[in-house]
Amino acid sequence: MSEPAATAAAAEPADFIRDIVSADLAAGRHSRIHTRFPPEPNGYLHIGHAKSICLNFGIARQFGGVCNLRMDDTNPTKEDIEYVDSIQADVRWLIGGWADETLGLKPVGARPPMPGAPGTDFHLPAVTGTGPEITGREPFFASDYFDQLHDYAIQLIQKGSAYVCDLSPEDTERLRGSPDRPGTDSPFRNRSVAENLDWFARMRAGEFPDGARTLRAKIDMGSPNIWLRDPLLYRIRHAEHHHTGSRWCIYPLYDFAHCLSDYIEGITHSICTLEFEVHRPLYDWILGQLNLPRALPHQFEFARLNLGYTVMSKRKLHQLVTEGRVTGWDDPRMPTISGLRRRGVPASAVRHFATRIGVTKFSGQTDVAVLEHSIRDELNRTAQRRLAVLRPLKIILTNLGPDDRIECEAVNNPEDPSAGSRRVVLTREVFIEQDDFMEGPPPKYFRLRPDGDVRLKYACIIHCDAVIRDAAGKVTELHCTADLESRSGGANAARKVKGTIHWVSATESVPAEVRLYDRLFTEQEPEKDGRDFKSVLNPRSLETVTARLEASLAAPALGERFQFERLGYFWPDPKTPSGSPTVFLRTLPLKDTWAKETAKI
RNA sequence: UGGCCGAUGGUGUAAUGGUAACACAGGGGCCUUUGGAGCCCUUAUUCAUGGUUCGAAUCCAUGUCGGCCAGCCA
Repeated sequence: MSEPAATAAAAEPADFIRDIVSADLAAGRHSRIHTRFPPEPNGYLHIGHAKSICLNFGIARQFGGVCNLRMDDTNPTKEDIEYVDSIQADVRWLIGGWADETLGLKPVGARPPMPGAPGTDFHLPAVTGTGPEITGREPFFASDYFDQLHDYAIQLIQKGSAYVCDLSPEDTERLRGSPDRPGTDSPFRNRSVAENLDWFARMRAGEFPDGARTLRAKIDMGSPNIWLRDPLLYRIRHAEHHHTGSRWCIYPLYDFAHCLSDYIEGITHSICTLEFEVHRPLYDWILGQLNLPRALPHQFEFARLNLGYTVMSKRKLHQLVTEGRVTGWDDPRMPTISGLRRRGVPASAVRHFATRIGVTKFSGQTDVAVLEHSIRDELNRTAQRRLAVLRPLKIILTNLGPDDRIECEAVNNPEDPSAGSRRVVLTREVFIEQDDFMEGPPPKYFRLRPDGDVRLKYACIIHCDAVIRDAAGKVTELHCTADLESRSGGANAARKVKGTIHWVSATESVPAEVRLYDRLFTEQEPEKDGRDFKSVLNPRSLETVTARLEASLAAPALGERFQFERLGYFWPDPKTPSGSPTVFLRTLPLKDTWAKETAKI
């Protein structure tokens, strides 16, 4: 009976935030749990956001609560509808099949009640569920609360806790002081309530240009916490907003909008990253100033994800895109959610990764091997095996006739017997990987060599009789003899050879473009010691080859993932234009013990 | 030279005053028609110094090192 709960608990180990949530529930501080994921729509989501998504939706899922998806869109000059759309797609993909039921949305166009009588409480509850009616829903938008936020600002002015300041941006900065030196009161700090109300109304009416005036909280210019030195609440921006159009020319700042957005949506636990820790006193101050009737949300901070061999900031990722270092936000080399998705990384692998790395307040750097292990772990269990040769070397099996077709049974997935098997055809001419033949090989090289033996997987053992070269001395083909009795079920089936390699028939295989992706950066810490991250971009992060694939791969279904045996995990590029030949992308190579062995020398 | 927050094997985390453990990475072995997967073994850890305590990774003090904060960004 308690089985599902126990399973969930096992899948999502406790962390300090879940401990707090449990304790809050146990102490009756909340009767239900409501989190939120609040990205600003100014870029694509990356794997660091994935950690936050898994945390927020994971908590909602584990405690039977809801997690609102909210656009934190209070800065019209940086945001765009393109990002609103991509964020929704990425979140839905990541939580799909796992936490869909906890996704808090709202009916399209729904907004909190219009400001009315004094004491009006603004509340916009979430709608959840996965039924067909979901088409009538959309994410929450902080910009939907501009009326309410404006109303709260007036309440603050009325109780003498906020004032309109005429200082220029430069003077505001100067009077703020520095971390080790207190600030100075603004000369406009002690205006009367009536005066402030009037100036604020005129700000809203559009009487002043950008930057001319601000609304500031009246807290303490001497505070050691800079965010308590009369922080700005509203600024003037005569700019079109992607969601509210031209209705406003004043926009709230993050600190003012965020805590109140949380309150309006009934959020209980507002989970964010460490850099907001110093803002928490302001978060609590604003909520505490207003006479809010419902339970207040509380902010908790955890360490953002840092991952080796990549950068993790929207600004830097943006730069890679706009400078053409990658093909777009969804380039398979990008650490974006859309990049991972296009590369073929399953959402479950990303989630698994997120739970493995844990949640703490320590900012360290996670080894990319942990991510790669999560991906391989998932794909090893689920991907169908296929034979493909990336860099073909032709072999003539001289004891086979030109019309001989030897059908061999190939297992689809040794990890999953129910995946069944298929037939691959051995013919007189086959391709093997160039790397799988070597003249004068080093010790412990198990593959084909002159006068050596190797097994063609699922087929038979072959012996290399002759090496054919072109005028330049380059090996162009091999002449081999096939021991057909070494096939499965044959008299020599039990014959042992050191190596088994993959292959395809030269006449019954198809050519295809395959893109081999590698890490985007050559350094584990691209920005170590202040280095420019673009100076350590990996010049070989993408290599394109024309491979030969076994015939069954001629028309693959989009979305199907494969392991090309001994090579790695691949899938058809979901962006292949319809009608054009399938391009395969490498999600991740297999672990390569031989490469590690040779690297030691 | 201000404030806030941190510090446990190489990396990330657990142990919530009572035997320091897990995963990844590394090393060795077994097995193998994937040098994959799997299985077994193994190396390696509490920042420092004091204090409290029968007992400290855990509590306290001081120090050291690291992260964050001076956008009309979020």
